[in-house]
Amino acid sequence: MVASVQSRVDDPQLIEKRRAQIVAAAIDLFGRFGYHRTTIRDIASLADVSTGLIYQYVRDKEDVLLLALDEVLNGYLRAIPAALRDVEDPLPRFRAAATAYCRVVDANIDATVLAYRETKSLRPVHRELIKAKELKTNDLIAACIRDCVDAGLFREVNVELFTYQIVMLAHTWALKRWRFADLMSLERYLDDGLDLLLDSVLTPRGRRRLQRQAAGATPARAPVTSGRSR
Amino acid sequence: MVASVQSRVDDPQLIEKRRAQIVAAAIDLFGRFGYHRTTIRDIASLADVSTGLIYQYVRDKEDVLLLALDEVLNGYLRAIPAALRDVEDPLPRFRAAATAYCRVVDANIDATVLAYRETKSLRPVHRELIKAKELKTNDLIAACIRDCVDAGLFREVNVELFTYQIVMLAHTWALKRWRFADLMSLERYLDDGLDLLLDSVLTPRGRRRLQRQAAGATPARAPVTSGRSR
Amino acid sequence: MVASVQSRVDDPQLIEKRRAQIVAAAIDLFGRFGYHRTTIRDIASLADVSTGLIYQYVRDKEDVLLLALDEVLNGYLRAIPAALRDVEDPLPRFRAAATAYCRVVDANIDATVLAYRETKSLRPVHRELIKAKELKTNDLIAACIRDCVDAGLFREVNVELFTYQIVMLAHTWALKRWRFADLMSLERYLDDGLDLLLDSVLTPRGRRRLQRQAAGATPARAPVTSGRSR
Amino acid sequence: MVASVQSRVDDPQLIEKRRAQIVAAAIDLFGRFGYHRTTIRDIASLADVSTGLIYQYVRDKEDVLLLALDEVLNGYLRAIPAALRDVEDPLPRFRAAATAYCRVVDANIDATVLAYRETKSLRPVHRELIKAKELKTNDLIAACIRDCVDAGLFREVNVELFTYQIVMLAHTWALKRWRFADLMSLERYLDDGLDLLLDSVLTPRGRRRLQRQAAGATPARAPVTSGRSR
DNA sequence: GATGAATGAGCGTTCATTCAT
DNA sequence: GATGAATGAACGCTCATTCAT
Repeated sequence: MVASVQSRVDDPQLIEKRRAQIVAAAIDLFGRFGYHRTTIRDIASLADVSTGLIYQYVRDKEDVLLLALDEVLNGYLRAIPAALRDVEDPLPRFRAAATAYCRVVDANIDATVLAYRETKSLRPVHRELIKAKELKTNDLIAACIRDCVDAGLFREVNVELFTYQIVMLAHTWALKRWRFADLMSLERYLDDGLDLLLDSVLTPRGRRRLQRQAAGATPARAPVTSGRSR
Repeated sequence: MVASVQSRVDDPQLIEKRRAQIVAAAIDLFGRFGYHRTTIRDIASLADVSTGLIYQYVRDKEDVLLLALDEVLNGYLRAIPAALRDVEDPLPRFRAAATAYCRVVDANIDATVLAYRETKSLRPVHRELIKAKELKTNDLIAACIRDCVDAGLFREVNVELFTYQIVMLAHTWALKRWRFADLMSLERYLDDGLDLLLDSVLTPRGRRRLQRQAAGATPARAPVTSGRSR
Repeated sequence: MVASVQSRVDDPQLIEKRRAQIVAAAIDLFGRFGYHRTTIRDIASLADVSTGLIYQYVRDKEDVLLLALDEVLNGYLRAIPAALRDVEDPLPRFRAAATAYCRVVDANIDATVLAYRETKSLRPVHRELIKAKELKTNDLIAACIRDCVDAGLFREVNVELFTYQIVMLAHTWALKRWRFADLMSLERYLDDGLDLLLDSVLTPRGRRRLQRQAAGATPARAPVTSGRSR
Repeated sequence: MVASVQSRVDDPQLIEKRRAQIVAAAIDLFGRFGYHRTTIRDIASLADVSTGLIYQYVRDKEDVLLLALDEVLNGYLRAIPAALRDVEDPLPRFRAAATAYCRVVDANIDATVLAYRETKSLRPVHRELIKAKELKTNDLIAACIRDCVDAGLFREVNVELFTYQIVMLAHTWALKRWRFADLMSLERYLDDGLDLLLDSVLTPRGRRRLQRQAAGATPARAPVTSGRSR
């Protein structure tokens, strides 16, 4: 819940419920038509409430956008820890994090693009909130990367930059989906993309570990670097 | 010039001149405030023409957006060949293309972000025109990649995917500038980013060639893979 | 209590109590912000009740305005008889009435101005009720004037017109307070104003009586007409 | 013209013309229904223009109110000098000023009441402009009073207070018209009211002068103080 | 060709009022 | 009797677009 959005209604449960209704409709419409083309009436209508009701839970339309973007990022924030829950080893954890990110982006492509399109439509204060939440998500991935580095599986990379490589791998799938949809499946995109990126950061030890795990876990899959002979 | 945008004025030179005026103002304002927040009056005022004049060279506001986005992409399309003019060798050509792309993006950050934000505000027909032009730009880079592959300097990569890695390297600089501006310079970003990506595609031969060229061109710089021993 | 305002609640004592709560808040807010700028929520909030409750004691917002204006006029209607209680002589009674009116107006300036601003916001039927109550207040003063005339202290003035001179003396203090506040005190305003008006209606007998009373009551004060020699 | 109201149109003549249209409609409607009940659409419709046009000559609805109130006061400001043009003697000048004021108020009763009702609806800055203009009008009357004092026709009165007696004489006719309309004609109201007020300020010399002039100008009229013997 | 005043549909927002609890 | 969440009509205002000059 975004503390900075005020409500005229007191009951927290009701706020939760109503905002969820409103935000779900907003994400859908903003995602399809954009923030400016979507009217409050559209949102109210899709959420099956009156226009006036929205203004009991939100101060203005921009607040709805903030809640919507916040919810989108919360989705990411929830998906990654869930995917890491039972994974212990650094390398699989990293892969799980990256994969989970890509999958949740894929499951919410419009919402992801929405974040790119409309973050600038937020007031500066709200924009900062969203940026902070994005960094929080990035940190989940960065932590996995750091674990791999600490375990000697990754070389001493620029963690921030490499994190963004992963992030952008996921986002690009959404941003350029109009292109990739014709070229390959998400699975293929994910595998190829991750392999490419991993290849430049794995230490020899990391490389060996990866091959062993890949062989054990999914014997059908050729090892990442199998195509390369050195 | 975009053929699909109709004008009420006949003289092609005048059209060229007036549209240039309008589009320059539009790119500036759209970039700073977004498409929807910018009014036709704003554009007219900045371009030093009357609102009515704009509608003599364009059918509606969306046409202005199309022309603006088209001009932004044209800028990319002009920058890359210019950077390749005197470079013959495949590897330097690739690097020159990637570098030029990043630089032109850096020089037009608002415009680049604009393309991400507002392409969806175009009518489908116009959206396709812009996508096509983006692909045309990508092709310039893809050609360089293919040359490197053909020359045995790159392994047989997924050209399309690798092209997008380069494209997104450039775009990410614009899209996440709010983050990177604090972390590193464009030079550093470019070098680190390109090295990372190159590292995963260079063949041993490409790697040697690169080291030799780097040694010759900028002896002060350590070779890309210096930290790794294989 | 205003008979024409209907309530959904039966208990008269409760009606009395709740309406007093509501009206006190309404007079305050209407006086400060005007009728239209004040919302039912504002009133409910200041009166520490729910918005719904108001509609149990009143049919609509305009009813609240009627009750508020009625209460303001009631204040006048109570103040004047109270000030006359122990005064027997016609001339002091007149002065007491006029003084009391000015003082109650001064003590409720916002409310007085409110009556001027918003009586027209009432439905015609309600407007008439308020006008009738204003006349009832005027009658208290007119009666004092008539007593003075009957006692030969005032000449045969146009009672209605002279009454309004007194009324407007009081109201002008409220209506033009922004000007008078800088120029003089209420005491000064009252004395100067009353003297001016008395001067034109006192008979020679009234004038002598006044001088005698003024000398007896407040010897420090120069007689009203001291400055004039005839 | 009110300098503080901005317009999107440049041509001063057009501004003059359009604002006159708008303001005439606004004064009519504000006077009849009040500021808040009157919508911009109402004004546009009565002025025979589109709603959008109004916003080319005014920034918001409150600006229209300012222009309307300003125009009302301008009417007063024009009427008084016009009435004084050919009158030289101080006493007739004073009477002409007071009479002209009452007549212009009578001719614009709704507008006068409007000023009382809605001045508080202005933003503080604009409120001050209106108050300043009211004082300017008062000064026209105050000057006449001062001339009479200087000529020894009036005693040394509190000019400010006496001015407001005149002003309120005029305004009361508008504010309490619902009462006076039944009781007397404007002529009667004016004569009685002015006589009452004059009676308390005339010096013996002024009184003689007045009687002489009244006898010469309107022999049919009994002198002001004929009913009183001193 | 160029101007910019005029149009009016459409949107965000408010708030008096209702009614289920 | 009391609550306060919900409603939706209505208003102020914007701005893309037109068209007389």
